[in-house]
Amino acid sequence: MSPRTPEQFEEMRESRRKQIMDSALKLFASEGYSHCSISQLAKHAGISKGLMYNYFESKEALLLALIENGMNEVMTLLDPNMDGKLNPNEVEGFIRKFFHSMNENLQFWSLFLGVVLQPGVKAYLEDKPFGNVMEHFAPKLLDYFKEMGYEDPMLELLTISAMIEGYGSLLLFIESGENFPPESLRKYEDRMVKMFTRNQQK
Amino acid sequence: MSPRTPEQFEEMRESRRKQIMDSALKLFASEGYSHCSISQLAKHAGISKGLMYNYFESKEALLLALIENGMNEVMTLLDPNMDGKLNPNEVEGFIRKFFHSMNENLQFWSLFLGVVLQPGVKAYLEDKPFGNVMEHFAPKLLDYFKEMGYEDPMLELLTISAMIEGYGSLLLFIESGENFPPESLRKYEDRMVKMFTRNQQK
Amino acid sequence: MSPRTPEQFEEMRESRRKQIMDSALKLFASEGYSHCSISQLAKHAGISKGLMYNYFESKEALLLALIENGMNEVMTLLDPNMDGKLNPNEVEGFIRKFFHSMNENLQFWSLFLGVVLQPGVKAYLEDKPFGNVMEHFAPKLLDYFKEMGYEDPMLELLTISAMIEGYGSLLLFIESGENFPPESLRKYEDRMVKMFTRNQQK
Amino acid sequence: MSPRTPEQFEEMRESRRKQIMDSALKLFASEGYSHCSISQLAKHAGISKGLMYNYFESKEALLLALIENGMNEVMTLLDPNMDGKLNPNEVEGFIRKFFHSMNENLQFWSLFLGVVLQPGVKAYLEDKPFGNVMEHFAPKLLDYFKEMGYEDPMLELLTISAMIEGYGSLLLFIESGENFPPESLRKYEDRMVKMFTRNQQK
DNA sequence: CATGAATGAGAATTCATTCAT
DNA sequence: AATGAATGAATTCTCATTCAT
Repeated sequence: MSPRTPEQFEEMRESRRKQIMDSALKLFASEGYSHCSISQLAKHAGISKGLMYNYFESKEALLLALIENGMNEVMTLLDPNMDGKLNPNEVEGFIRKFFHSMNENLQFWSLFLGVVLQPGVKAYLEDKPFGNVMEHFAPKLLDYFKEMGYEDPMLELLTISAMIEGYGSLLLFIESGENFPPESLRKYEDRMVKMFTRNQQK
Repeated sequence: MSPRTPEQFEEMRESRRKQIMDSALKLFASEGYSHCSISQLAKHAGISKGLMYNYFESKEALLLALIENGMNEVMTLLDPNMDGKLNPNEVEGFIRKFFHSMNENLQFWSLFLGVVLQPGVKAYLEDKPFGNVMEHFAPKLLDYFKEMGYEDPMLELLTISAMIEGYGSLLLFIESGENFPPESLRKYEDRMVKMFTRNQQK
Repeated sequence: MSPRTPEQFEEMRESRRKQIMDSALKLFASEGYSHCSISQLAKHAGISKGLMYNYFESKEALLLALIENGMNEVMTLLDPNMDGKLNPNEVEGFIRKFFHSMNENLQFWSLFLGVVLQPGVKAYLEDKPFGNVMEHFAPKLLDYFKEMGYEDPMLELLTISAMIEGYGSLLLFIESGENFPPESLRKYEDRMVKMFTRNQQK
Repeated sequence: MSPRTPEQFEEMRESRRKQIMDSALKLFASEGYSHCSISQLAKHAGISKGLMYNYFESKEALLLALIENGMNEVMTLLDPNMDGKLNPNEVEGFIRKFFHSMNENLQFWSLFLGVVLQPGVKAYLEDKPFGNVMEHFAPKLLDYFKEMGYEDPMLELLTISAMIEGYGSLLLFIESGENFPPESLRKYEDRMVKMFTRNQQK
């Protein structure tokens, strides 16, 4: 066996790190962050306790890495189309992608919601570029609503935020549409698109 | 000195219990449930650690008592008008009272949202009559939307649920209107009232 | 109602004290001394915790009172015939009464055995006149065995002690003859009587 | 420095486990099981409290491990000769080994006698193959007594059980022959050997 | 006499983190 | 890089005992 190159090492580290994070996300989501011990997390990931500390300097650091990673994915998903001024098509894309992401990444959103209300975490996130997704997009959406002739752009921003947030919360409560049929969920999305992409000018 | 009567003991217990719960709700809301130790809670309530266990058999039991109590208050607030068939006035009252309650009892809703997804809590609530407030009112609201000629009552139910839930979440994120001006919050409420009390029949 | 006389009070105290002790003996025997809390004991006796302390200054005092009381009963049972020199009839009575007592008061003997090996208790009992039942009767039995021509009186004392002790231990292990049929238990008693009442002189 | 192999870890665990058990047996015997706290046990063993829980999940588990271990040693000592039918030499060996074991392992027998009547322990032992040593050997001894022409084999079994048990109890009470001279103890053993190895047939 | 609320010292237990190998 | 033994501080929880009424 030839000795591994530094690049190979880096690659291994990266994939191991990802493996730990995937495993932890699942466990956090199913057991709750504070009920998971490092031992459990290590066992679940199939590695030793000590190695965990080789990758994350503390349990909290692992949590924050998960949040940060998840948020980055969300931002990456939503952002590309949001440069410059928004048009109705982009807003529709924004809404639909957001819904798609929530449906696909329930575990992440569950962790996020369950943790983000804790006093400490909230403060920490405020320093991050993605502190609050909506906050990041707020200025552009406000401009967009003004341009489109909405009477009270701020009210529209509040409404769009609340309706997305509320949808996410419901998703978590109801565990994938047990109470609401899938077609209602789809119609809800359509309703939002209609509400926020119709030109209001006479 | 005559000994205390059973009624006196009962009274003492009741008021002490209430005192502990009030104190705990505040501490949970400000520090986060899992960061509060029983010691802290006891100190905050001005009693000994041991006495905590005289009233609540564990920290989780205290949490569940708080949730149960809060939910009961909400139900008491909302329910009286919801017997029999609903009319638009009652639905308006329902919405406005819900908003009022969320504004007044931010601490409770913060605690509720922050922990209600934890496996233990969720399981516990499922046995309770108020597991999900909306779920309790769902049948009546569905009937109401049908009567009023809404095209898809289920979609309306989903929307009203999500918009209330989302409002609550936002309230907590933004810490009393830091990001959204109070009048937007009021308008959001009015918008909801309009959306769900307008007769749809031609 | 005429006020109670001091004698009546004394009587009440005495009977209440006895009631507590009876109740405690049962609970100790079924749960084990150290697993019983004062609360449990009080509830089991149908009185309040506080009142327990009116009668016994501590949990340990209650235990010692039980032991002391039990031992006194045993001594009262055995002693009357043991004054002066012993004869075979008295030794037979001694053996038979001892067996009878063990059969009748299993709970007490269970408590006694379970507790008497604890270092502290042992020391305490040594000061009492009944520290060890056998020890109390030892001198008389030694004399008796010498008189009767037994070759090694000390060996006989050891044997009679061990055979009684062993019988008691077995009784507790086997929970009333589950393993050994009652007639074997009776024959064991008879064997002991024969062993220790036969004149050994040629 | 190369990392430890699984075998090395296993070895470490085994020796540490043994060390804890040895230390605990001594402390239990000298202080009494229920007076020993985990802290004391840890200090006595020269390790941290936390490590105790790495090896035994509770104080009771430690106790049961000690009992189980001790019983296994006894069985190992006694069993090898007890296969197939018994003859007088084997029964003599059985008795002498039992006595030897009791004399050598007073600490274990003290612990055993002191706790074996506790509800939890008793229940636990019932599932174990050695629940009661005598019970395990009972069938063979019964056969043996029948073969040897003893009139009532069951009575002999009861007697041999009680005399061994009683000897053990006395040993503990008298703390190594304070009351009984050593030669009496030896003679007691000889007496038992004679009683249970003499052919009864005419 | 009688009650049970209240205390607080101490016991059991957990677990994030360190570290020798 | 990888392991899991080891630590110890923090936390939960118990319970004998006191005390106001």
